[in-house]
Amino acid sequence: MTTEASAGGPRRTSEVTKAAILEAARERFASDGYERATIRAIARDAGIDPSMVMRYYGNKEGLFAAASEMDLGLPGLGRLPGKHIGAALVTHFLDRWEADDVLTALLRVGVTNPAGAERMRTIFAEQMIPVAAGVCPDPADAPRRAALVSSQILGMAIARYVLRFPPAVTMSRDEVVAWLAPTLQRYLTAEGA
Amino acid sequence: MTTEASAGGPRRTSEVTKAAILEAARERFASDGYERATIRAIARDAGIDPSMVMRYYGNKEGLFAAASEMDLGLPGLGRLPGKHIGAALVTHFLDRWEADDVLTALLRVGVTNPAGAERMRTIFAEQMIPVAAGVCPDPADAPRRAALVSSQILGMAIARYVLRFPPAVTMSRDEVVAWLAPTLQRYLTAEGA
DNA sequence: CTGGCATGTCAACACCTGTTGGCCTACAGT
DNA sequence: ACTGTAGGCCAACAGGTGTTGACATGCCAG
Repeated sequence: MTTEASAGGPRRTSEVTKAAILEAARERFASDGYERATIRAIARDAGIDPSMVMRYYGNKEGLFAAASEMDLGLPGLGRLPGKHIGAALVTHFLDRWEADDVLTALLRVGVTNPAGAERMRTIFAEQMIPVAAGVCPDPADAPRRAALVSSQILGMAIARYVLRFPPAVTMSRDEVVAWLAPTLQRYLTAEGA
Repeated sequence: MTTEASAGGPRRTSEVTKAAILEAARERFASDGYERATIRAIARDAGIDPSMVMRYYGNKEGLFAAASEMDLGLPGLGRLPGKHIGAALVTHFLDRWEADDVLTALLRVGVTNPAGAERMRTIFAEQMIPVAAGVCPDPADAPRRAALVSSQILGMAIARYVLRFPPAVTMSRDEVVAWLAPTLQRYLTAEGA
């Protein structure tokens, strides 16, 4: 896609190739999961030899680690209107989920691969709990509230983007936001326990 | 486990073997997913030769189809107290999820395998939508409401039993019920749209 | 002009997979 | 006693996997 005009020759810089590999890897991991996303297929998509993947990322696990690096971009929401934090969260995640394949790849791999699950736990601990801690009444509850929020978000993602339950796919963005926002709002800000 | 006293000999009936295979298959599919649950490993767990699996179930897909047959046992809930349907649903699913490995296997496989996803869609359509239709105000909304309910239940299952987010694992059954019941109640019975 | 390094390909290894067909053996019916 | 059949094992096939090392080739520095 981004073939630089300066070097019209057949040689490309390693950064370009590495980026192409990462993009192909994300697509394959997202659509096939860890086991069925073969290095050969990823290399073919990236237009290079499989051994290049090994050279740049060591092994398949290293490739996945690089391809699944993810910044949810949530901290900005911490200081938003506390009352509409639920709707903002749902909207943000729908955007993130449809922007690229990283979250879908993460979910598909996390469910069957131990390393993928560990990666998801890390993202949860480092990026979801702080958001909850910033808005919930008692910071000691933050982990539990973050888990509840994550469960609803992951569940909708599975139903809509992975298992493709027809009603979940058909629903409009606004409908999803309207239904889920109050749930997240309650999980984050409800008082008792 | 159930070695019959009548035939103390080395020979067992095919039904016993088939059941042993199914049990081993459910465990392997639940813990490893479709691709990494090898027929060789399943046969080893069942104490027989891999070729027996083929003889009884044709191929790996047939084995999964047999191992993932699932009756959620929900119809009984249809005529229960309409007000506490949310709590009853959460409790019921927590029971079902912890009773055996079938639901976990179904979820793990459904996320990476097309046939598994199709099986989940069928179960959703045949067993979840009718329940929603029986309790929600306008039966035309049943599919959407069932999808919302399923999203929250699947999400909690993933967080608690698959990805094992620590706070989701630590939460007691009663806590999970207390938090999720109002959500499901609203998804099923809320009036607007 | 000539090294050296970076980018890339090719061929192969060792292993594991689903799946198949042939062979053995103990039991039940006659 | 004999035989058919059901339950079971063994060895192998064909294909795909991650991974490795040797070899080629274009580019830039000296």
